[in-house]
Amino acid sequence: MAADKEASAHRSGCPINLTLEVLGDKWSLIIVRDMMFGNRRHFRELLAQNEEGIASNILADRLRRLMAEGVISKKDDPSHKQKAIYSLTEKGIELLPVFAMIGAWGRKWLPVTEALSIRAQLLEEGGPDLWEEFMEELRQEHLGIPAKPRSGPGVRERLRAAYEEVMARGRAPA
Amino acid sequence: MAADKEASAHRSGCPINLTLEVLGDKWSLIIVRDMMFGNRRHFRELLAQNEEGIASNILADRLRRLMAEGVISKKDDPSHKQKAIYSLTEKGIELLPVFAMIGAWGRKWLPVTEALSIRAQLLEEGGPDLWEEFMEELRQEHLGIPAKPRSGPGVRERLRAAYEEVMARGRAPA
DNA sequence: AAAACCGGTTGCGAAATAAAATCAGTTCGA
DNA sequence: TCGAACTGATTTTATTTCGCAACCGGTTTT
Repeated sequence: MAADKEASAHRSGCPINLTLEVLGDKWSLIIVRDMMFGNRRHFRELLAQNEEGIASNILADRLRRLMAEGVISKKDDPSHKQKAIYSLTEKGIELLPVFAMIGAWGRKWLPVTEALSIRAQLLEEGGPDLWEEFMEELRQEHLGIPAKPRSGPGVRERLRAAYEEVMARGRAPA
Repeated sequence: MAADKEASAHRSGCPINLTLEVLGDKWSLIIVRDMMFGNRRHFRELLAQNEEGIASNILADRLRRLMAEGVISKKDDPSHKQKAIYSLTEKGIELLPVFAMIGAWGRKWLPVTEALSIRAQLLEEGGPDLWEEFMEELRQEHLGIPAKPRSGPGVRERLRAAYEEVMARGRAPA
């Protein structure tokens, strides 16, 4: 229960190592990915809509750990008494560039499917400017930062639209 | 060649997920890090000089997996019959930007030690130009690409020198 | 009132992980 | 020549984690 209280039981003070101690498993980043790109904010959304089929006990465990590490936070949903809303913290939002790089590497070297990698491609092509725009959007959604007036659709919406388009092309190839 | 033959037992075709299936554990990236930044090329070097204290069976297992995934390769040491030399492949070398981003995140958000994070800082400050220079250096060392004539010390040497300097400062603070 | 939904918990067998001891071939010094 | 030390590992054993399925008390919807 108490989790890690103090316990600087770190293997080393290397940034790579410490990051692996926090995120170095097969599920933690999957959950953050779903929150960030899929806008899943509730336990059941993360559970049922997850592409990889995460188990509920693993999900509960990782949400607990990510909270303890300060990557996400949790609050009650005012509209629904036993519903919890999970949010990314600034620490979690700033994982976006890491996702962009991992996505780019995976897209280049692993057998990705086109539909699921179109977002990684756009993120890669958009570069740091697009990342910053998306992070600002995430800050509004997850941290409640007031929105500066923007014109068109948000980054997530653009990524989603691109995904839909690929799916449509896939169903009716030219 | 053999590599992924059959067995598309992948959880999904998402680039993030596929990357996690390859590298999503607490040790794989540690080993690649040591090969890349510490220039460890032999089993014993990776085992004995590892900062985090990896166990020999885990090291052997991860080296096997990373080879199967094509991230590293192995060849005999001509000077020593039962000595093996491990090398990064191009696929492994191109993990450098991922390390740079992970290192930057870890340095910002986790309790890193100064000495062990100075390299991450330089890599972050150097930006993509420095990354490309380092990757070119790695291609020479690991892939046998002929060196284009360079002037000063290499990137790894500069990173190492910065580390030594921090250590020296630590011992004799101003 | 009944059914569906909510965020989880529990139990269990299988698999992965990790520490320590061990191994066979190689090299090297005495 | 012999044996100790070194090489890249494997084996053994114990512990932890994973993944599945069933379940839970409370809440909301029908």
